[in-house]
Amino acid sequence: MAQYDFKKTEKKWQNKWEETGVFHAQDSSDKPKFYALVEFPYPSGAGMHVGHIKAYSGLEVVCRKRRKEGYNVLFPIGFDAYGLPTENYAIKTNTHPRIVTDTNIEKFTGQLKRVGFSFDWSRVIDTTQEDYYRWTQWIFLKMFEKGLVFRDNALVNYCPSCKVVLSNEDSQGGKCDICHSDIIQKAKPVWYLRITEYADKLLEGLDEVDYLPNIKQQQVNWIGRSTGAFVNFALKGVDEKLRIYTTRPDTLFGVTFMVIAPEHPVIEKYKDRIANYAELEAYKTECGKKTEFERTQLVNEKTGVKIDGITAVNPLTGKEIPVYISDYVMMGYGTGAIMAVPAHDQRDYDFAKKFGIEIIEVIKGGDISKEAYTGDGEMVNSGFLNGINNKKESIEKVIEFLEEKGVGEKGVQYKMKDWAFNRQRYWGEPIPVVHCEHCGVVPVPYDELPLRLPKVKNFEPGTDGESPLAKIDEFVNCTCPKCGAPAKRETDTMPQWAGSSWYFLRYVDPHNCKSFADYDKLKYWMPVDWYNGGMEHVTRHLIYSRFWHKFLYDIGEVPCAEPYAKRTAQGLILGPDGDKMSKSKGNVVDPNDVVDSFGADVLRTYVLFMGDYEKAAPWSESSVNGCKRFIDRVWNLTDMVTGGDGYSPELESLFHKTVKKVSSDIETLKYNTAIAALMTLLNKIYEKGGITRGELKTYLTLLNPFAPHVTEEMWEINGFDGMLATAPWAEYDESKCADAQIEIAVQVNGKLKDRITVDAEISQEDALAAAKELEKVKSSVEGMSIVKEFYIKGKLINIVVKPA
RNA sequence: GCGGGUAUGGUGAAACUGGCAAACACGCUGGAUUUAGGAUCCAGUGGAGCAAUCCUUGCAGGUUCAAGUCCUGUUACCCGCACCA
Repeated sequence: MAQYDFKKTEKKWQNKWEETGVFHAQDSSDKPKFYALVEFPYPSGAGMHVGHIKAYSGLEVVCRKRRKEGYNVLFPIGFDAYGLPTENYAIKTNTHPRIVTDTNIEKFTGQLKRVGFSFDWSRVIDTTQEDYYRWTQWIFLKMFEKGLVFRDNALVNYCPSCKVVLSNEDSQGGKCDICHSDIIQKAKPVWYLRITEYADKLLEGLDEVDYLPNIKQQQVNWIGRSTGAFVNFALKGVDEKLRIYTTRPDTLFGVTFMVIAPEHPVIEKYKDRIANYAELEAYKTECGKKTEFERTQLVNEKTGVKIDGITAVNPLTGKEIPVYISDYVMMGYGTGAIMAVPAHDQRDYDFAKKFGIEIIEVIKGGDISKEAYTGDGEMVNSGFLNGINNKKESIEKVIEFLEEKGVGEKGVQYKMKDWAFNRQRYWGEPIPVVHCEHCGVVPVPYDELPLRLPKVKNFEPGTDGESPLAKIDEFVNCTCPKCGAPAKRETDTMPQWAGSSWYFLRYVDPHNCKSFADYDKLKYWMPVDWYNGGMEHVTRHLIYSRFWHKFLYDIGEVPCAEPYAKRTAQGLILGPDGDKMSKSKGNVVDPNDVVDSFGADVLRTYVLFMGDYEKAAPWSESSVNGCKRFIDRVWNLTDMVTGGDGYSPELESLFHKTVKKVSSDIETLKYNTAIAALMTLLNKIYEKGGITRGELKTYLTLLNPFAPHVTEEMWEINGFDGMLATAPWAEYDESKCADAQIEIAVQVNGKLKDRITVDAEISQEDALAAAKELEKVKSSVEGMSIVKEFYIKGKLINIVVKPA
């Protein structure tokens, strides 16, 4: 047979699949549904890299199998196209972001189609199109209506290089997620989405979904729920309470000072009473200069200043205690103030040592002359708690006491903060609200959506982080929808994460112009049965989109509480040098190059064969070549067809076993061993030197999800019915998976001596007797007495002996 | 510091509820064919040893007839969060 011409063949079948629409999902069907979702790509200028291909290939294989199993499969794709990288590139090259985006989407589409993914291309979405972002704005307005949107003038994470306000999620580690500059804190008007309102629901919802355990754990940590108490400490001489949050109310008797954040408003309020106000101001300025990195990483020494003029009173003991400011207390968590218990908290301990503050032990068990003791033990020096040995009990008693006296109560805190939702940039969804002098903030009426992003020539941000939209008078000036007076539009846009927070709903009904999706269609398709994507999205996109979906559920717009029934994650593909692929390192592998020189089937097979799907693995050109060899050897099977429709006796059980293994491996992300099993089977076929038509049919079916082009071509050449893409999946018979003759190991004292081939159903007695006939066993047992004998069916025999 | 994970040949990796460690592939060595090979095919390939045999799953113990797998301790690396009160 001629050399396999993958270029011609792959193009041929890609055209055929498109013409026949075999991969289009049906909106009404008697078949069971299967909705598989992959994270839609951000169409960057660099094009796709092979990591995208790996991310999509996993569920691609599952979907191709599901269709064969008789499911109505929805496997959509789209583009998450709003965002800063495009805008920055547009500014750099002086090209409009619309054009950049269209060009990139075209490039990505071409790349995806060349790989032969079985996406439903009739449902493609682009988050920057009016008929899409109209609904993004619609959901925002619904949230506004329900009080989940609020505006605050707050200290925000600000990237001086991108000139943009960032969420906590986008500024992890004190670095801008986009350009990696150091983040500074800046006061700005910020739009927030009240995601914290959904903290408990997001937490509880995890119980009903099937996510990988580490994904769940990361979300739990991110939400960071803790329970404790709020306690009000009276300030001496003024009518003011300093409110704190603590998870350890049981240590309240050990409080010897308090610390508040440098930005705490109480300082400003009692400015006149504070003798060293200037010193506090200087300290605060000093802290503001520190980068997040210095604040969190260089923690070797505590700093702070005692407030001269404010003294607090411990509500339990009535004792007067000093108040300090220090940057180890954050304004953004809890109340921005803490009660300090140096004996039982290491940070407080360090601070107390430095400032010579009293340390009172209230829990026995440690040595507080050396370090803080954070363990459990008997309460001492603690009034009514003395003698209690149980942490839970003492916490309950204190809270009961606080509530009785009205100086505190039980409380819950979350590490998760509300979602800073505006960006001072051009390439995003305009936030649909109007600022009116008389009415305040007024939402744009629903029937005026979409609020279009104006087409402008100059889309660079202002020097002080002003949105480019602020310069466009036709956009800014409008009338108030409520009172009709002249008003101004909000000029900030939504963050990149907005469009992706609900895209999985739009796929269900992508062309609907009356609602974001028809409810009945949502009822049929939702939830997503299986969602695969990267670990890097676990605390951002995955939380955000669950939040939006839960909100839509609460207002009756979607039929289920959780959007994704199952979530898995693929591992990165590293560069050939073992480093993370990046443009700057020049180690990026372009899928187009691989398709050009090896073909799409080889690329698809390799990305799944290269290792554990969930683990990172480096790209290896020579291993790609191994997959090329494999596909070519498969192609040559056509020359080896010798028999009829059944399995040959020599290969029958191996075929049944392979069908079983490939079928189950595909379901558990073990694509590498599924392919290995197909390679083993191929080797056996070559050893035998022939293949029956029935065997070929099964082989092509099993390989089809991985290498759809070559198998489809061979299916046609060998005259099998219809298109392989729609042919049924292979079945196996459990009873035929077992071989009649099996080889078992024979051990003496756990050491391998020999192997024997026996009848699979041989009795223990016969197996042992046969084993004892072996020369190597005889010599090892000679002169010894047999203590015990083990026979593990089909596996091994172990004879335990000791000197006679 | 907290949370999660990983450790097996020269390399990527297999190994179901404890049961023959290294499947499958890459690479390497030798051979065949070839003007040539980054092509193809065949054979070999964990380590030591002429051999019988012995050793081998980060390290140290333990349980067991039997441990990569279970238990205790320990080291290194990776990921996420982080003065979170």
